[in-house]
Amino acid sequence: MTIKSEALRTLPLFSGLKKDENTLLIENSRMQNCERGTFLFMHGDMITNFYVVCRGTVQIFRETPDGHEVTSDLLIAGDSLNADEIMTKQTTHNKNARAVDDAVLLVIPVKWMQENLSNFDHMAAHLMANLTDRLHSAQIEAEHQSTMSATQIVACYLQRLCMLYGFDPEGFDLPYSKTLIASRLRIELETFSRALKNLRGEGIDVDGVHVSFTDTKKTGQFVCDQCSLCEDCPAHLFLHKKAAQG
Amino acid sequence: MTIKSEALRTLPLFSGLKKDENTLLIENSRMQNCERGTFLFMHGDMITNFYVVCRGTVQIFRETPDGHEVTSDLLIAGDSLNADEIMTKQTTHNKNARAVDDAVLLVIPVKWMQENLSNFDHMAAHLMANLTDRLHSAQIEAEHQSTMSATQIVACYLQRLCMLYGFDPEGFDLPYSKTLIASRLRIELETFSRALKNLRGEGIDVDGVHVSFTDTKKTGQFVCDQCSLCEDCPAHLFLHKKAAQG
DNA sequence: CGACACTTTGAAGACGATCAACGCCGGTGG
DNA sequence: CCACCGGCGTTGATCGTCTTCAAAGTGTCG
Repeated sequence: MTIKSEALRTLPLFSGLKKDENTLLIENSRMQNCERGTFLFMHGDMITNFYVVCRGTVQIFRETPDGHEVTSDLLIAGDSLNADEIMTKQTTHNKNARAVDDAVLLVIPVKWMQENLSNFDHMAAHLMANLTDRLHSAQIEAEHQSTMSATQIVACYLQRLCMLYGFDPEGFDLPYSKTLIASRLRIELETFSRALKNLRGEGIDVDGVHVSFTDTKKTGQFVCDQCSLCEDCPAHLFLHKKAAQG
Repeated sequence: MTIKSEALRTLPLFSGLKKDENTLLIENSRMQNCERGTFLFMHGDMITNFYVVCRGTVQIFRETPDGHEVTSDLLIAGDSLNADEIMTKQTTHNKNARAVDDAVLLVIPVKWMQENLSNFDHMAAHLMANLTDRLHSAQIEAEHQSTMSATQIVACYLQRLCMLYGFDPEGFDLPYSKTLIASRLRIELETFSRALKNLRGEGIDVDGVHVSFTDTKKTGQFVCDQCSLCEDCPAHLFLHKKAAQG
């Protein structure tokens, strides 16, 4: 029970709840361990729960008719799996969710969320902010996809990864397989592999799973060339700040 | 004033408001005519208002460093311009909004929206549903972009256009220029032009601005080939239903 | 050591972008 | 009335990039 209340306390989504609201939430939620490879839900399953990742990583993906997996997101601690399914008219999941590694999740019945949304002013606001952020990211990513080269996209992603996970820019290891990352970036594994090679000339060194940023200024120029959203993309902002510092 | 209350009455976003809420909304909003080509806001402007299209069409776009316009959306009556900016931490618009044709808009101060969101249970719910839908569409589009050919994307778009605007599938005219549509679909005008040619063999006939669907079954097969989200994409659903009817 | 998953590399091919030329149309001005 | 122009769309040729297919390399774990 302490791990659960700890989770509820630290999750931004549930910050600012009153004491009795918090108690109610504890009563109506549960923690779930989910070992590597198991599905949380599959495409077509009924939408019954709202999930928040507390530990580990969850892959959200679809499967094309020919069996190819298309990853739409990789979620880590603090991310919600299906905030977009709380207010939808649909009754079934339209994607698959699977634990990439051993994961721990907070599970709340969707029905309960829906019924109590209006009581919990703060939570509704948080949810809306969450949806807004996701929409924003999706739009930026769509624009990236159509205006940047695969190599630029990879560079941008590595930067974001470093920020989001709080890794050391001097050197860190990729948190999951290259196959998974390539799928997430909607490029082929081969293209991803070649992109990493190209990046060596642009200030990013990748050897095996080890990444290190060697020339932030150069990388910044490379990534933001032809890009209209430097101010909006967190990775670009980061690069600019670094570059300004010298 | 009657045109405004009419707008407020018919907009799904504001349906279900109590009478006094409605009065309050009328007092705090205004209608704005916006003639073809004028900007509603530009990238970098302060976010002051929330806009809903009542008549006409509005283009949302960015400009790349080299001056190329990238259209992120084309909005018509009933669509909100910037629902995603109500809950954001940002204070400035990150895109441009311009009237494609003479348009009429409902304008509400963002501040007022924010302050009254919690009072208007229904409206918050509508806004969330709106954001959810947009996110959903964005995800589908991203997946389309990476799994379908330009020709398939165009076919899918024409179908959606026909549904959204309530056009006659037997024959209708494109509501805006091919240049604009190509920009919206993130493909080059030349590619769009060639795609239309290819579609003749797939059951869609386009001559000048005139579009007619000649073989829905064939088109359905063509569009949905390799696609994992037939159940989720309204255009695909439409095609399947038509095809099933014979 | 061998099996297997994951990754790299090479070569070929497909697709869309780009560049350039032209046709079409409506508007403007002589 | 005609000549000119600019915006828009089509068509052709070429080029670059990403995908695809195939093969070989690397690492891990039994």
